Amino acid sequence: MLAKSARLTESGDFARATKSGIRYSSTNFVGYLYLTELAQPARAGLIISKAVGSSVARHRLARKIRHCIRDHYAQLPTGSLLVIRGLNKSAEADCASEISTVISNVIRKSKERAASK
RNA sequence: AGAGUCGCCCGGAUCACCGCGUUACGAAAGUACCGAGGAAAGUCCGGACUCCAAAGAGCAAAGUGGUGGGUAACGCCCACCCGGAGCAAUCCGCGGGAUUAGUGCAACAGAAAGCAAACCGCCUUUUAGAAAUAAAAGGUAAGGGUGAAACGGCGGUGUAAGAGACCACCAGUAAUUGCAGCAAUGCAGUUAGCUAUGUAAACCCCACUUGGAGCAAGACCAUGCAGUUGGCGCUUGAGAGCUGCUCGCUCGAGUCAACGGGUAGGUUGCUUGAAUCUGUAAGUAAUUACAGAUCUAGAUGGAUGGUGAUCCACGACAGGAUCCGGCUUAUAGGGCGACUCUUCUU
Repeated sequence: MLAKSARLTESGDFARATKSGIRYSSTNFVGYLYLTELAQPARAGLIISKAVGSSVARHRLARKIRHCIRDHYAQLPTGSLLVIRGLNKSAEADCASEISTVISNVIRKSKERAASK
C-alpha cells in the first residue's frame, strides 16, 4: 500500500500524466509516467475500467496493483507522476510480474527520452 | 426409517511479519484501540434530518383497498375472516362496490354471450306421396355440439313434446329475526320473487393518505472574473416564494433572456442511534415497558492487501458513502428447532 503523500489525488494531475506522459502498454495494463521539476515525492494513481467487472472485482484489482506499485516505488524519480490503467481482462492477470515489467519499461523509456534531449 | 412443510442461525478459523484508514497519546520516531454485509445491492415504499418565510384552502393528479391490532411511519409485520390448493403440516390471494348511480367490453368457437335468440334434435298440424319421406306453419331450452363461462342441480308430477308450470330435497339472491364475535364474519330460522355470468390490472363510484426538493440537502471559509445587447419594471408592482391550475398569504427594486468571462479547493454536516446485548414483566403474536451492561467504520481518486504456517466441509453472492424501519433480488455449503403424512418394531 501507499502512504498518503505518495498518492495522486487531483484530476489535473491525472490529465497531465495520461495525456502528456510517457506510455507503455502490456496486454492488461497501461502505464503512464510524467516527470515534473517539483521537489516532492513521486505520486501514483489508478484508473480501473468498468469492464473489469463488479465493484468487488474492481476493488480487488486496485488493491493488488497498489501492492505491486509499493514494491517498485523506490525506483520512481523524484516528482514524477505514475498512472496505471487496468483494462478489461486484467482481473485474471498475474499482476505482480506484469506490473513490474510495465513500471520498469516506463522508467527505462523516460530515461531514454531524457538522454536523447 | 422414508417423504414433506415451516421458522431461525452461521457465512472459513487461528497465528506471525510487512502495509493501509480514523481516533487517542507523543516534540518526533512511534505506540495503542477499532476497522464492511446478510444482503453493504436494486433504489421499490416509509420515516428522521436539511432547505424552500410559514406549510393554508379547493380542484386536478397519484397511491392504498377484507377486519382488528402493532409501529415514528409504511404499500411493512402479527392475529383473525373469506375464497382457492393439498390426505395433512401448511401454502397462495392485485380480497371495497358489477340488482340498490351510470357507461362500456366479453377474442376464437358457437344458433345464441344481457333480454333477445331454434343449428341439429324432439313434438303437433297441414300439404304432397302407395309408402319411405319431403316441404310449410307452429310449439319446445329436456338432449347434442361450442366455449373460460349457456338462463339453478337431481328426482318426480305433468305434457303432443316440453318448461319452476307444479312438488320434495339441495344450491343461490334479496329483505328480515335471533345467537356468537370489538369487527370482518359465522351459525340457526322466517318471508319473497322463482333465479344466468364474468370483467372495476375498463371508465367510474366510495373510503382513507399525500405540499416540493434532496447530504452533490444545507452551513462556513478561501480562490477568481468583464462586461455588452435587448425585454419588462421601480408602489398604478417587474419579478420571486423550484408541484399542474385557481384562490389566499408573504417578500419586493431590480429582474429576465442571449453572447462573453470566471471558479469548480478546503472545513463542516459525519456518526450515540426509533442503537446493540442480557434479564424481568404484559400480550396468542407482531410488539411494548422497565432494569443493567456496552460503544461498534467514518473514507472523500475513496482505507481490509501481500507472504508464510496449521486444520477442515477447500470457501457462494458480494464492498459502507447522511442515518434508520421494511420490501425485492443474488447466495457454495453447513447447523438447530417445531410440525405433518406413510411404513416398520415394541
